Amino acid sequence: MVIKMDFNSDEALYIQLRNQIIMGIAKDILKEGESLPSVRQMANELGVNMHTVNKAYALLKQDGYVKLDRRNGAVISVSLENRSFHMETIHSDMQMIVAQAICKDISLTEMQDLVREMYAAFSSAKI
Amino acid sequence: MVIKMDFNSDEALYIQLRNQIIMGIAKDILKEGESLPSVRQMANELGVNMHTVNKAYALLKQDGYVKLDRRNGAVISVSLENRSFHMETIHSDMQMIVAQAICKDISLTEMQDLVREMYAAFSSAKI
DNA sequence: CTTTTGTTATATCTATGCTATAACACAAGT
DNA sequence: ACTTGTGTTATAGCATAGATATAACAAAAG
Repeated sequence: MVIKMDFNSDEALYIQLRNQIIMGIAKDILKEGESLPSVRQMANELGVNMHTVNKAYALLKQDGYVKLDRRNGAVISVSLENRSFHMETIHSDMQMIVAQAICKDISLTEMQDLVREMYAAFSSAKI
Repeated sequence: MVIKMDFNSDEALYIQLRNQIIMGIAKDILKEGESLPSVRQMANELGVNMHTVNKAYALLKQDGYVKLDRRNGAVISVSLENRSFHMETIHSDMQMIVAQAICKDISLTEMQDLVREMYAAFSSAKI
């Protein structure tokens, strides 16, 4: 999977990496059971320090996107536990987006269309 | 309008303040033309430094939620210009939420229902 | 003339992000 | 046995951002 860092972004590098991996899973480019490059290898590929990658991997593990073991490194393994916890996170994130949308006169229909298009976009990326 | 800071949050204080004001506008608790407390007064009420409030106000001005003038302080004034710019921001924010939702097996219908409920929640807050 | 407004400028402290180097325990391959 | 490659942890240094504290300015209102 192709991952590119934006060193001029205000977003932290480990957050960028985490987000791109999550999007890779959503697009099914990163499939269940697949291994990610080791922290050192990924760091080398991205031109980033090992600890930055390690921080991203640890975050992905914590949020239930990968499992880490010494044999195979970081393996894609999405956990469907703590669903209510993730719903809460999504809830509060979505709340700010909707608040901005309402202020800027973006209709409910527009937002639902946007969500539908995004689901379609992620699905169409699947082979 | 009641605003409370969470000093234990990992979210910056000026971001918290900005977000709560945007939600206040979305709920129509803060109405068009209404004045916000001055930076010094708001800072005093929240137990926060003046510059922290100033930063939030400047951000709200930049994003077209308030207008600032010397007579009346910060006045709620939502600009509907730069709509495409705001759509882009919402687009990229939404993309990460949807990616997480897909990974965690949350359906399109569930997400659209969530958006609908939020629109309803903000509207019901209006008097 | 005083007060209050937003605004700007410094300075200081703390926390975070990123890097660098090093070491550890464990598993796999040779 | 030995080496290599995992994740993991620890420590240190550097740069930036967040928050605070003082201070001052120009403009508007009373």
